[in-house]
Amino acid sequence: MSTVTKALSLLDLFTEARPVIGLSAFQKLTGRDKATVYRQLRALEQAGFLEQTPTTRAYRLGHAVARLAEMRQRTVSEAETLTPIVEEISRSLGERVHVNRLVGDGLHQVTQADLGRHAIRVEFEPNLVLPLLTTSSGKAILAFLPAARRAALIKAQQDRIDTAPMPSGSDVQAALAQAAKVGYAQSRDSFEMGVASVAIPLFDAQGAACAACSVVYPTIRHDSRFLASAVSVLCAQGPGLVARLGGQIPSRVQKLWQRSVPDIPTMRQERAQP
Amino acid sequence: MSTVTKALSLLDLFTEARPVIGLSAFQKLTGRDKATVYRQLRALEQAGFLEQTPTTRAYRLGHAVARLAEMRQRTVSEAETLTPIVEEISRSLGERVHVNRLVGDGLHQVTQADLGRHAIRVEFEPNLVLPLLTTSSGKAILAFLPAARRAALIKAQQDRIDTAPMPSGSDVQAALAQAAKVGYAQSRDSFEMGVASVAIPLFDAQGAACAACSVVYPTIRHDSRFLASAVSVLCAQGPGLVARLGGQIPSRVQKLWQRSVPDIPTMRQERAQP
DNA sequence: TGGAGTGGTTCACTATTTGAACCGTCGGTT
DNA sequence: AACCGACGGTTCAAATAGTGAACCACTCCA
Repeated sequence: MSTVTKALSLLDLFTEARPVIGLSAFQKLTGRDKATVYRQLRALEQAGFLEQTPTTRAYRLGHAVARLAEMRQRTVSEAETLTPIVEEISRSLGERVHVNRLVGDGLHQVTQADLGRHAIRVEFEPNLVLPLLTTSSGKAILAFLPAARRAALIKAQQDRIDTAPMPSGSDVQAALAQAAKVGYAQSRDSFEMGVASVAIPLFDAQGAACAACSVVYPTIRHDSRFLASAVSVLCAQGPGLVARLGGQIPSRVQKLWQRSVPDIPTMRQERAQP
Repeated sequence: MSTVTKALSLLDLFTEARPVIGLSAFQKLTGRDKATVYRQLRALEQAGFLEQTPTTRAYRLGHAVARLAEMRQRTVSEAETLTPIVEEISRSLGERVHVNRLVGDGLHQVTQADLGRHAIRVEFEPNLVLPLLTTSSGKAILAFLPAARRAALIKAQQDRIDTAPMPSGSDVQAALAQAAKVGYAQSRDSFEMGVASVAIPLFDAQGAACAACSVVYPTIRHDSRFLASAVSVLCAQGPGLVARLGGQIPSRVQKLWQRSVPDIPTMRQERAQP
């Protein structure tokens, strides 16, 4: 572990619950020597990654992170940031994975990947604006939206004219209640016959559901074991996706996702060997 | 210079014009050895501060900066981030300094400092919403706003009922044209008799004027030398203020500010000696 | 075919980092 | 006042981690 890595890992100690950290707290959290930590803190402070509160002398995140984040946001698209994780999910499940964003009252595709090896796969027109009530992505988002917004969107959906038949109001309510309870939503033969999907909601900086990540697959390959593994992979990768969107996960959802992760083998992306 | 500092300084090489940097470009820019730079890049990449573009193998800012910036934004208020610089300006000029934000059609105080030693000083009610046309802050912002927005705000101002008399339309136009030309705005005896001020505009992430930083002082202390030094200090600190707001400076303004800085003695805040 | 440009790797040498022990200060307790 | 513990910060010999010249493998282009 390089000293640079060690120094940078200090920044990861900041959490919502612990936004300012003093020298001795850093020492306890890391288990490293006080002098070591101190010099690293000074280096981070000098670079603007940390700043000391004038009163308590404790440290908090500095202005450099804001500056760099601003720069990144202007140069790296949302799709680019999410694609690696989407591909990772697709690779480990062998099925198509989408990220869709709620825009107006429809779902727009942000990115997608299909790294599976199956001969039969779901094909998707990427520019299609998807409906909310017949897709797992739509239901995942709706389930975690404030009641007023959800009601307005459902109403808007039911006024739409679509090829697929709209589910009844009571079915929708039941499906959303279930999704809110378990932390993910499903669909099967509803958007299109033969197509099933599972989705988790993704959240913005205010903790509001703004997008979803879904696994889409032919119904023929559906069984409860696959569903379980898809859910566990999605829940494991959810925090990474939300982090890359610059969002925060509501604590309620965080608990649901943690519960849904039994023991995923750590599928870290390895550097290609020479 | 610690290795941590050296590694972090790599991040400062990213600019608007150079959002992705390859290994050899890093080497040229820093003058350091390639192997050294490479290992530092890897450390930064591992920590999520950088990511490699899959195609070109060049590096760009990673997702960690977005995550940390998000956290900082939730934990550190705007006033806290700006106050150190505002105090620095106040210290070096010996007069009152304000940062005000444009909210609706009025100016709200974000932070302020008066570290001068003068017996006669300007006193301000901090919660007062200031008008736009009689203050240097207001004029600085208006001068750098899109024409349509500016016109709407000026109209709204002239309908207001204030204690101070409103300047005539042609006077306003002339003052704003002048401010747009030189990069700062002035006022004297207009908001209140005996009070003068100079202000520069501050910009948001989209490069739009959203706030201003002003030096406010009694007219008795006004002379062209003080004005010149106030302008040069403001222009020197402007980039820091904008950076801390997470904003970007329009290149036009950047040029004006650079021109207005002859040679400010570097007033870095020193660490207290034991 | 060769040269100049990439990104990436190796290994002896050396400079930076490390940590035990130290100091001064603060706030509360006896 | 004197004591105590906890805090931030500092020192210096010992050891570990960082450094850079030289190297490899690859791609592009003439």
